[in-house]
Amino acid sequence: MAKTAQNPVKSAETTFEVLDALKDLDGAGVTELAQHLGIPKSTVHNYLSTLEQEEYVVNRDGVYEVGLRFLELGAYARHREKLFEIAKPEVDRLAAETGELGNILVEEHGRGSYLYRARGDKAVQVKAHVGTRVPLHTTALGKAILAHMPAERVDAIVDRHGLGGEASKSISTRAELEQELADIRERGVAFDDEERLEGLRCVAAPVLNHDDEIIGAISVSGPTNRFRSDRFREELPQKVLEVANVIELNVTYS
Amino acid sequence: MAKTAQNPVKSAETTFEVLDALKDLDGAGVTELAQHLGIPKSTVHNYLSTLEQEEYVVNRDGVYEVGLRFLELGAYARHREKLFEIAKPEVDRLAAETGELGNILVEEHGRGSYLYRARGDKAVQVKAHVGTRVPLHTTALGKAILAHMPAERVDAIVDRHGLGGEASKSISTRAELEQELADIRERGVAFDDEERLEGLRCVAAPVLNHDDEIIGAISVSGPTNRFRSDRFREELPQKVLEVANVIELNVTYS
DNA sequence: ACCGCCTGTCCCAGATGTTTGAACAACTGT
DNA sequence: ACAGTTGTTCAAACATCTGGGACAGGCGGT
Repeated sequence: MAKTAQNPVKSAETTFEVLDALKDLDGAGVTELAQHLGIPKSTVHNYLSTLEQEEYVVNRDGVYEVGLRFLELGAYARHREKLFEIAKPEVDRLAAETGELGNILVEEHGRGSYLYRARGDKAVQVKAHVGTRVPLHTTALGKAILAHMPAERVDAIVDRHGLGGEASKSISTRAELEQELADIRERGVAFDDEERLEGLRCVAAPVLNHDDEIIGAISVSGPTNRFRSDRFREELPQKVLEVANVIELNVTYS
Repeated sequence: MAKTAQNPVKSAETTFEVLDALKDLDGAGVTELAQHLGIPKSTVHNYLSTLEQEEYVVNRDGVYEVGLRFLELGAYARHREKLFEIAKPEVDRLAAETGELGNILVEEHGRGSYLYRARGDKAVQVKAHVGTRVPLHTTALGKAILAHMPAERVDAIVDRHGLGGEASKSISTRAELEQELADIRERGVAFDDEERLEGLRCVAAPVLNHDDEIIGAISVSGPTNRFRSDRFREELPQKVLEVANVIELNVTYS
């Protein structure tokens, strides 16, 4: 999985370095990009003009920016995920009924990718938007996924990405992770108690296909002051599990 | 605008050819892709392994597929569009109140890119999803945009992309286009009467910034049987215009 | 208006990376 | 067990990318 290409096409790598820099800088000129990347500006110019020609980058009065053609590719990639199509309406319902923020996450390359986010009427404003990628062990969604993966895949992912925590409460040893995953399997749901973001709690449930393979997870998240006692420990878990079950049924018959 | 790069990085072009093919084939193996592209499979393999290493492509049991990292780039590109952030809640409202399909479109590289699509409770099922790119002159949204562009930009776009119609009713001569755009400027809204899709009508309004520059357009679309007489000619246009005005106000103060 | 200074763009020769067929290994289905 | 797939590797030949430098155009300052 974590294989490195034997015969990598360096220009392809550079292409994506340019795009990533364009994203990090939130749009930039040739010179600025060249300095940021540490490569000559004539080279950067070659890449940018090629990308513009292919319509993957747009030049708005002197500033190059990531183009909407990536939205085409990205929307396609999302559309291809069975889970998205099926879970979206159910997560919309989850968000509407709880008033909170509903989420869908899937694993790819050992990381979590947010497929969708539904805002209820009281939903917290979270900076991370759709497409954001996060370490699996730092969110309830990710832990719900890890809990239902074959042990060897969990090992491979931990080996590759480590257990570096974004916040203090995060899991940081293998033993802690094992214990947590066992708890999640028993309970059926995973919790996130301000592990990734201050003041934010989250309740997640895995979504399995008919062969009991994990295909993703859904969750509701909200502020600690509304996520406490019975609502956090009983009411919301039950709700999330119910929605996950509906999704699993729909996944099976499709 | 339609410039071709003087010093194109051919490998970058090839990279996107591979990705496009992956999308067209909806996932494929090395050999299949190589045949589709007419290049040796060892070359294709180099690109795919590089793309996989960079996590832009994923290999699911032998089949390479477009990865969710493009969702990250795509969501970022959309997020960067001022219009999306501001217009989304209003278009949601438009869709909810009419029960139909609400849309946001912006121009890029002389084509229209759907930024967002909101489904009301009776909304028609349309195959085109977010990110889809369409010729501007074939939709009400695109015509609303063209109608408020400087004439030279309209000329440049027509020169570049032509007036090839997807359906029989489409505009096919320059004079027809000019007339249509003048009508739209006078009326304030643009109509689409089954021009692009059979049985589908659409009412669109432009969104201008405080300098009267066009930044995009919004619309509602639905089946011909619900889009007729007064509703099509009076009620919906008024509604769409009202929403567009609200968006324009919000664009100004941001 | 003039002048620096800063951009983005262009060009070409040299160096580097990319391409390619062929060979191999790993599967699949018969 | 076998034939016919597939994906993967390798190294040599060559096409391509790189990168310094030169150029034009724009902007702000004096």
